[in-house]
Amino acid sequence: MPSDQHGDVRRLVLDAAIKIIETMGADSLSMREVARQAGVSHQAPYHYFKDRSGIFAAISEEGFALLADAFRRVEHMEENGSKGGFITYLTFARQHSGHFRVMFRGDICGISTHEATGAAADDAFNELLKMVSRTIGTSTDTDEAMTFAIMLWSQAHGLATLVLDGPLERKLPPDADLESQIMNVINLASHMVSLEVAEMGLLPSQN
Amino acid sequence: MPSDQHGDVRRLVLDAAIKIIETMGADSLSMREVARQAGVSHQAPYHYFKDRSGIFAAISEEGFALLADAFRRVEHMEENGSKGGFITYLTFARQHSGHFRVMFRGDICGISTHEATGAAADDAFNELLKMVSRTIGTSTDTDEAMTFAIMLWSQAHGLATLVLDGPLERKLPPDADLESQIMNVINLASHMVSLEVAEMGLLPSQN
DNA sequence: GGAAAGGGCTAGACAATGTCAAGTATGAAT
DNA sequence: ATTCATACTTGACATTGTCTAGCCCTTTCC
Repeated sequence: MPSDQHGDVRRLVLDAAIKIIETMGADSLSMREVARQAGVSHQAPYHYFKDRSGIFAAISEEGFALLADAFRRVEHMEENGSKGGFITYLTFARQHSGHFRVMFRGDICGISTHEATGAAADDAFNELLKMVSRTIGTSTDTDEAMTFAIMLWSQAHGLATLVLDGPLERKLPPDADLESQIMNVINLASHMVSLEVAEMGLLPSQN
Repeated sequence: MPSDQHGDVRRLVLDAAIKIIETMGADSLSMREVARQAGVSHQAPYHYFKDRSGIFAAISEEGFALLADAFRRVEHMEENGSKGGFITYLTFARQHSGHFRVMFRGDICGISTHEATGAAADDAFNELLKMVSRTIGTSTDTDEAMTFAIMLWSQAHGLATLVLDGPLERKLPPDADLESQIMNVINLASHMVSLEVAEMGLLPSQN
């Protein structure tokens, strides 16, 4: 009955799902509630998504595509070295927390079961590799690039997870400013990268 | 009818829940399935846990206690510097993946809503702070210790998350050995810590 | 000894959920 | 005009979380 314009039900369903995940967590996402928020019958989503995990997989795929885009834009940021990468990752996680929370949950979205999602994840990782290679001054297919990429991904991902899921605020002294503490951590991490790169005798590209 | 020995239903329920989370993910944990696996009626768990999230909170609390214990044991490990900490964190995440997956999910367990869980998390973080202070050679209440602690926690947590939730295996070249790649990352990360500590002119305790 | 009380559990009921199966409308193609 | 697929809606069913009520022990008090 309230079919809005026409045909964009898939988008309506996805947006409703993302909003629910952002505000109430992935567990609270119910097929029927999503349909209700999208203003369609409780079965309409099944026309676009195989089942509940199909929605998660689609959100995850979209998230990896957004992340890859963000990585691509780092090249033209003003921040040098790894700092720009850290800030980009953290910004992505906070601005798209709905996507982010789903992307690394193999139990619900199935990066390995859902083909398109896996491909999007691979694409994002390739962009990360390129970015890291620029930062440390190697080509993308070296062992150094791979190890650095995983290390930096871990670092950024861990920070984003801790910030998003909130155990950080609790630990800080009450007068501490969360944002400046985050920047302290990012500055420390990217400084360490510079030191390591220098010691390895690598030559980061200056852009 | 199958009341096992007697009285330890709480433990049975927790263990069943942990096993379900490990094998099928936190979403698949249903109150009734847990009760079934524990061999009790579908209402028995409610005697020990307020509701579904009460089970998650209890698992999370136990997880933080286990993690704090692990941190305490690092002092007597053979690995020096931060490497022992990384290995400990990763080992914990893999050996107690059921706990680990729940501990950092504010949406389902409520580190902020469940008092005991929050206290356990605080305790674990304090142990981390002590460990980090030993590694970088400061007292626990300095800004350096706090920033290093968050940075190292992020690094270890990110790596554990990526390893556990599997997007890592997919990225590696097929002939690469996951375990040795993980050790590469840990070695790189702890080497960077050594460099940074040296440059800061800090004096790590030698134990 | 017997009654009372409470802990530790079971049983029943209800609304809500995921999903299968079947129906209906709407547009294009023949 | 009839067929036929697309894009839904409606109905049904087993399963879930959780409320309420009950049952069986043990302990305690008189």
